[in-house]
Amino acid sequence: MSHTPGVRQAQKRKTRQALLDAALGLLEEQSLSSLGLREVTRAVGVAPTAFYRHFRSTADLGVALVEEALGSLHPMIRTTVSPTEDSDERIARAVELIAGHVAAHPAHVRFIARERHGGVQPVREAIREQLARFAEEVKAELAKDAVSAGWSDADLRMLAGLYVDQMLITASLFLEALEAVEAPEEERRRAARTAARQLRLISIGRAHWLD
Amino acid sequence: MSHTPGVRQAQKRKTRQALLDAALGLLEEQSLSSLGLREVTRAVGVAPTAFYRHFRSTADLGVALVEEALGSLHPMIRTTVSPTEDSDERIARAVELIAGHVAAHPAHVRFIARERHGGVQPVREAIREQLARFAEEVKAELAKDAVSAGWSDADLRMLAGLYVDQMLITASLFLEALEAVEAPEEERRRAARTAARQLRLISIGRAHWLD
DNA sequence: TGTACATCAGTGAACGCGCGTTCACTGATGTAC
DNA sequence: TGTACATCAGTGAACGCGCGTTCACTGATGTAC
Repeated sequence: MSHTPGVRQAQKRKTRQALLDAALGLLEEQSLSSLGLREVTRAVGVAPTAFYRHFRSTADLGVALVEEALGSLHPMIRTTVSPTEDSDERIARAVELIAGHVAAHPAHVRFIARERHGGVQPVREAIREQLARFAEEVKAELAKDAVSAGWSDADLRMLAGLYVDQMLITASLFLEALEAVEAPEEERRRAARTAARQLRLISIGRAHWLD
Repeated sequence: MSHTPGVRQAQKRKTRQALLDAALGLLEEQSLSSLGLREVTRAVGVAPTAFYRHFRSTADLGVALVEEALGSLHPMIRTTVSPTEDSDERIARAVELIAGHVAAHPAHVRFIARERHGGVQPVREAIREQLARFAEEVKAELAKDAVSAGWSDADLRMLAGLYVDQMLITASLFLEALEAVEAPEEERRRAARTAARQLRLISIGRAHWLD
């Protein structure tokens, strides 16, 4: 075993990931600005000082969590917005995609919703940057659509921003449904119907924008 | 002076308000879950134990701040949405009303944006309740409008929610513009234009909802 | 393959500090007569 | 109006506790020859 290179590196990655996972778990019930370094290491089972081998501070860890939560989402964005099928069909699929993501990664979604306007500046900035990238990508997809013919750059940007904000609102809605004490499944369906309606209204506004 | 009744009560109110004001100031750069009771009393210049004469905890103070920030906003909501003039004119007026509110009360707006999904459950709940009241009020105003003829209750509710969310998004946008290091006035105008466009798109979607 | 040295992830003791909460108190304000 | 007593907003000392950070360390892993 001592001949395999990278054993040390692999172990380090593992500890780092354990710190990220533990922090994400603790952040379900508090915000980053009150998260203690000792809390995190205690949850992992390492000495408090081990934290410094991986992150400068909890704010630094938060920035890493932003990357983990949003970095892998870009491919999904593209496929959601890309203009293919019937509008109502596409909306239903987009809403279900969001619902599925929230169900699969509730802690990540909560973290982003919470820290987007939270008390830690570098984390807010990291989220802002990722969402700006999303908006750029959505805009690029929208531009390909025939419906967008004749749209100004500013109008496309506005619509892309509206879609990104709506995506976050919908995700928050599903998260609240997940947390509902009674009848969470009914809450989930209600959230899906509301989200679909809102996207449909935006879609209609889009179709008549240049009237 | 000793004959005037309510001197003690007036002084108590004054101290309570000083605690609220100091907390709001401190919350510009941190979130409620990391706000310390001693920080607040230090900023006011009273003993830490005086805090308990007014609030059970910082969470309790947070709930009071929600009331302060949103409680007085209900009349404004009504007038903003009420169907009177030309649509573009009304949109421009609504956007400027929001911009004015953010400029007048930036700390309150930041507090609501931050704690809406923050780490303190009773405060989240208080904000949720106030926003639900807003949505109800907006829905009642929308129902009066001729454009809403034939709309289902669920559709009206959806649209009201969309407007309330959009109001918060716009307020956040203006807040970011205020914080911009360079050219905040240009940022403010950019935010106003984006917000107006988004409201216009929603307005168009609304007009063609039953097509 | 074996040896000697370098690296570095994780340790554990120690520190000074500010925290929330308790308690008995003080003295101005309020009330009853 | 004056007096005797009650109320209660704010005080100040004290407490135990967990925090972030420092430091010199250990011992497994990695590297050079």
